[in-house]
Amino acid sequence: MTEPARLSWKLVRDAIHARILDSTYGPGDKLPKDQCLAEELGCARTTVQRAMRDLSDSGIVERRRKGGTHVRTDPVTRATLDIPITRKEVEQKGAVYGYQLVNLTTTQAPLVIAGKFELSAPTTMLHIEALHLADQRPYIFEDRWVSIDTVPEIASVDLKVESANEWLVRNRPYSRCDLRFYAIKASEHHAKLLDIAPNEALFVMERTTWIGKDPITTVKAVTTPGYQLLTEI
Amino acid sequence: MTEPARLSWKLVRDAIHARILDSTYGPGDKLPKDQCLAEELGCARTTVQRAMRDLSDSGIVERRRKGGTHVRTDPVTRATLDIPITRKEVEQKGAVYGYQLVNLTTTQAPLVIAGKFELSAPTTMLHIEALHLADQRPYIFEDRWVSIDTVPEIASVDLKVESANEWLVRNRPYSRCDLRFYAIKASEHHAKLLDIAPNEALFVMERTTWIGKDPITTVKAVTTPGYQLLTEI
DNA sequence: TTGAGTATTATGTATGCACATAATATGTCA
DNA sequence: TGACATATTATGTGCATACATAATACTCAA
Repeated sequence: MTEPARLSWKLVRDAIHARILDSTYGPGDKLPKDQCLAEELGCARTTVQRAMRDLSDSGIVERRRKGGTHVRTDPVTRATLDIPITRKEVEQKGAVYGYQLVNLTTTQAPLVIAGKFELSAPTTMLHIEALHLADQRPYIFEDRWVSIDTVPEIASVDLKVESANEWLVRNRPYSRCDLRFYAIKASEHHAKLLDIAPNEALFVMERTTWIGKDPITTVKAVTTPGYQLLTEI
Repeated sequence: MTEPARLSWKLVRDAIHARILDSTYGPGDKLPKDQCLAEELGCARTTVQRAMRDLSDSGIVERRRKGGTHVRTDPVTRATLDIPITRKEVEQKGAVYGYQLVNLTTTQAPLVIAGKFELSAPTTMLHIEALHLADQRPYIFEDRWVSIDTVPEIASVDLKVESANEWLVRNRPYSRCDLRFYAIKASEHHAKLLDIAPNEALFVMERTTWIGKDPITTVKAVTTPGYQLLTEI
């Protein structure tokens, strides 16, 4: 068995992770300092640092200057979610994507909506209700508010043709995004639009975005029964 | 205004991100190569590389060897979720945590459960039903299956006192974790246990873990009405 | 004993350099 | 023209070194 000339940081990461998995280092334990591990594993401290950053990002260890590296006592399940544009998601499933504008008004944003943006003063917003279809069947109902002040160009977009979802994501990058997931009982309105029985349990994804401090949009995406959100594997 | 002697990689990242936000580089555009940006911004290529890795991790740009760096055409909303131990979550809210074992049996895992682990042959598993309480009120109902083969020690744990959630997370690190979120209508069983009306819409989090190729556990955490899962800000 | 100030230390960052790797571009030959 | 081998190139990685930073540990006076 020959040592690889260079030990990649992934190998180092896995070596350390393995020791945690086999309880060489248990929850709460302090790990040797980078320098020691580097010497032990025969690599530079930089490489251990790289490996440790990855373990730290994954929530497996905690690092503190001067304090050292510890295995997390209360492990959290940390996962990365990717939420694509709805059209992409539908096409990914091999279905034909469709889009349909349901309602479009310009009004003062109600307090609930202003609250989502952490705004004190209510502002004028575009309120959009639209349906995303998969193979002609309702797939997701989106209830969206767009800030006219932050995104004046939205007024000149033909939302009967192009979904706000798509236009915004392509034209309005955001610097902050809050997500919120929960379940609701389908209202009469939802039931009618999504062509389902009322009182059905629906999975909802809410997303609010800002550019700097300015609100861009907040969407409530109401999915159809059976919808599941999965983590990337 | 004096230039900082050293430009941290975060400043470099933000500088590049700013150019994407203000459309200097639009969706699909190719960014200058690391070396150029390094010279332009007055730092080492390593620093640009560090900044770029972060932008790449955030799903803002895509990098390919030889191909260069491009702004993503189809931005995805990428978020990191932290799901803590239920007890921690309850305590975080300032409530008193409680735990109650509802049912405990050892049986052959049904096909649905074996399927979650991608197992072909069904195995013997511990089936646990338990309630997590917040201030004496039902908070989350957990329906769990634990592999006896992978975790034989679970047999000697007093699950009337300690929740499997807690014991496993502290004693059985995993190497793979799948998550799944959706909504269900509360069954009679759920309604009775959670002390709610039947047909209420409930948010469900499913989690399946493995160590290497071996199944550890799969949990269906049924939350009470009003529960919301948020991303870290 | 306590608290403020100081020294120590493990991790974090920046840099220059060399080489690895994968993807693209190019060139050659049939 | 097309297929295959080869050169080129931008990103990826490893390393040694120096310095920065935040936390802890320590010191010493009140």
